[in-house]
Order: sequence, then C-alpha cells, then structure tokens
Amino acid sequence: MYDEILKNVSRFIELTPEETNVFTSQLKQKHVTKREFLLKEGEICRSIFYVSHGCLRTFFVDPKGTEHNVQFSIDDWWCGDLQSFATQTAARYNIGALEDTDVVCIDKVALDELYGRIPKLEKLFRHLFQNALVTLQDRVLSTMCDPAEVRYLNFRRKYPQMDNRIPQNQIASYLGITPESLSRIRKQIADKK
Amino acid sequence: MYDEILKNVSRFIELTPEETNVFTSQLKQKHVTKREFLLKEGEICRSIFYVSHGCLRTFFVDPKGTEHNVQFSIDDWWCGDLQSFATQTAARYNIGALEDTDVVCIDKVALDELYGRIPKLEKLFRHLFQNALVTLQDRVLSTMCDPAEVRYLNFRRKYPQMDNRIPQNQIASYLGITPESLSRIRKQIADKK
DNA sequence: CGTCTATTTGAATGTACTCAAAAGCGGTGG
DNA sequence: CCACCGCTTTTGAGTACATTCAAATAGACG
Repeated sequence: MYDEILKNVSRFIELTPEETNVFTSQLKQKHVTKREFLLKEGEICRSIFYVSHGCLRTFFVDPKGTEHNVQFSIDDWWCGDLQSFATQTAARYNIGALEDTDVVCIDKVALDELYGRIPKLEKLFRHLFQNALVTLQDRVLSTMCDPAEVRYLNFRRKYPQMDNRIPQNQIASYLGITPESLSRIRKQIADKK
Repeated sequence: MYDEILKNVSRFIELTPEETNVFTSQLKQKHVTKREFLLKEGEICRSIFYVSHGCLRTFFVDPKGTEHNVQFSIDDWWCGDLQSFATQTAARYNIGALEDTDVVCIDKVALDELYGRIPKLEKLFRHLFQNALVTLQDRVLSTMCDPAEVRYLNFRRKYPQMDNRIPQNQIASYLGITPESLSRIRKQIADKK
C-alpha cells in the first residue's frame, strides 16, 4: 500500500521495521481526480504530498489572473506549498491534478512528531530539500540564460515522460511563455529537421 | 571568533557546550579580498561557507561568456555550490568576493562526520535548505510573473542593505537583465516621483 | 591626475506578447 | 455512431519590452 513512498524514502535513509510501522501509521492516502484541487491559494497547506501515481501541478495565479506553473509532480515526486506548510500560514500556490492521481499525505502535526521519534527523518528531508534546491537553481539559471526555445528543449530532455503526458499550454506556463509562443517554437524546431 | 555562525546556528538548533566545541573544532576561517574567488567553475566545492562579514556573489558564466549572478551572500548568509558540494563533482558556479569578506568554512568531509556525531545538524541543514528553497521559489515566480521594473523594486524592498552596497551591473545580472536596462528602469522610477 | 571601470544615453533590432480568429481534438449526449 | 460543444493548438498581424552595439559621461582607485 505504501510501497512506493517507502522505496523512495529508502533511497536516503534506512528504517527499521518498527520505524517503518511508526512512519506508515502517520500516512494517509488520498485520491484526486483530474481537475480537482489538493490545495487552493489562501488555504493552509496541512500536509506534504508524495505522488505515488498520477500528475499534479503547483501553480500561482498572478494579479492579472494568469496562471504560472511552478512545478509538475509526476509519479514518485514530492509536492506541497513549503512556505505554507512550514509556517502554517495562507498558501500562495494552488495544487491541482492534471490526471487522476494517488497521493500519500504527511500531516504537519504528524511530521513534527515523527521528527522526534525518528530523527533520521531530518536526514531524509534534508536530502529532499537539498535535491529540490539544486533542481530549482538549475531552473533559475535556465530562465536567466536561455531563450525560450532552449528552455523547452532542456525541459524535454530532462523530463521526457512529461512532454508526452502534459498539455502544451501547461508546459508553456511552466516555461514562462504563452501557449502561442510555445506552439511557434515547436513549429520552428520541427521545421529545422 | 565563531560568534556569528554560532548565533546563526542557534536560531535552528541548540548545541550543548561539548557539541559546540566539537562543531567549532571543525570550522575554518578564511579571508577573501575583493575580486578574489572562493570557488571557480570546474573546481570541486569542498566546503560550504558562512559569511560572517562582507559580500559574495555566486555566478554562472554562460557559453557566450556572460556572467549571471545567482545569489548574493551578505553578512550572516550561507553560500556554496550545493550540487558540487554534495556530489563532490565539478562546480558549475563561481563564487567571488564583491567586498573584503570573512567566511567560515565547513569542509565536506568534516560535515559528513559531524552529521554522525551531532545528528541535530541534520535538522539545522534541513531548515537552511528549506528556507533557501522557499526563497528560491519566490525568485522563480518573480522571474516568471513580473516585468523587470517590478523585479527590481522587489529586490530593493527585500534586500535594502544590498541595493546600497552592490554595484548596479551586478544587480542587473542578478535580475536577469542588462546593466543598460537597469539604468533605464532606474531613470523611469526616478522620473515617476 | 590619469586610467580603468561603471553608468548613462541613443538608435536599431529582436524576441516574445497581445489580440483575434481559425483549425484540430476529445469527450458527451442524442 | 455521429454531431456538437468546449478546450487546446495553430496561425497571423501589430506591439512592447528588453537587447545589442556604440558612444559619451561619471566615478573609483591607484
């Protein structure tokens, strides 16, 4: 039932059988159907999510009403509004499902308690955050250095699974360009060949 | 001698006097003069740095030779090429001093060992990374949503100390625009008043 | 004081955007 | 199974913001 998340966790720390029990006893499963939301702006992000199967997007709505995708979370990824989760204040992000998705939820209260009972979890999240940080640094860099075409090619190279699965307008929003621009870029790429 | 870093650490974890001794015994101090480098692209980032006084910039040089500032690290900030540090592979970033700067270095080998002796350090770095992640998410968002003028105003609002201290061309590079553009933006802002 | 670098200003260019409309695709109900 | 509706993608034309290249001015440092 919690096989996927335990396998993910085991990449960073080794839990004893007892610890595994303690850990899984605090997990909750949830199913979100396509177009449903796991979190809406203004709510408090009470859980952090592990995606066992499906696809989520974390996005921000700017004052003009335009949506900006910050992250896609596909099978075996984590997600959540970290700021809101850590401080239990209003979320600025929305999390919505692009597909029917199964997630595992770790509650804030439960996690704080788990940190005490299984100190190794500090290491786990240290690693998860560390990795996320490196990934995000790359993203910032790419946004600053590369023109839209290169950013798109990088995206496809880095996340080939996503290119097939995620609608173009959603990818455009992730890349920080309009759907029209992405369409033109794709045409250019196709023409080059 | 290590007062600043200990004070910084104490915001997240409480070390016993013995732990403090163990911890500080592994620290090294270093002075970098303006324009000197703490890390160059291609080297391995063997330490993570805490800036006790001064100002560093972490930057990337793109294929065209243009420099892109990823981060400024002023008094009481941390810095380092995390990717290189974690995996002990070639750094993609450079770290250079914008002012004469005092840093505290934590060696990779020493830190790995310290994690074993003082597990609380996992918590420390979990928090540091978590905070850095939230900050970086903001940055990605701002780059995607906001025009250059707004990004500059946000920067000034968020880091007023830096606006006085850091040359304009360096700030431009951080904002992802050319020095010429920043100059024009500043003029516009001044004219508005 | 002179040199070197940073900043400002100008003119031309380009990339991506906006607005608008057409074409394509997928899902739903008759 | 087909027809329709809504949403996504494509295409076109005009526009805006930031860039590039170039030159002048201002400031910092020895």
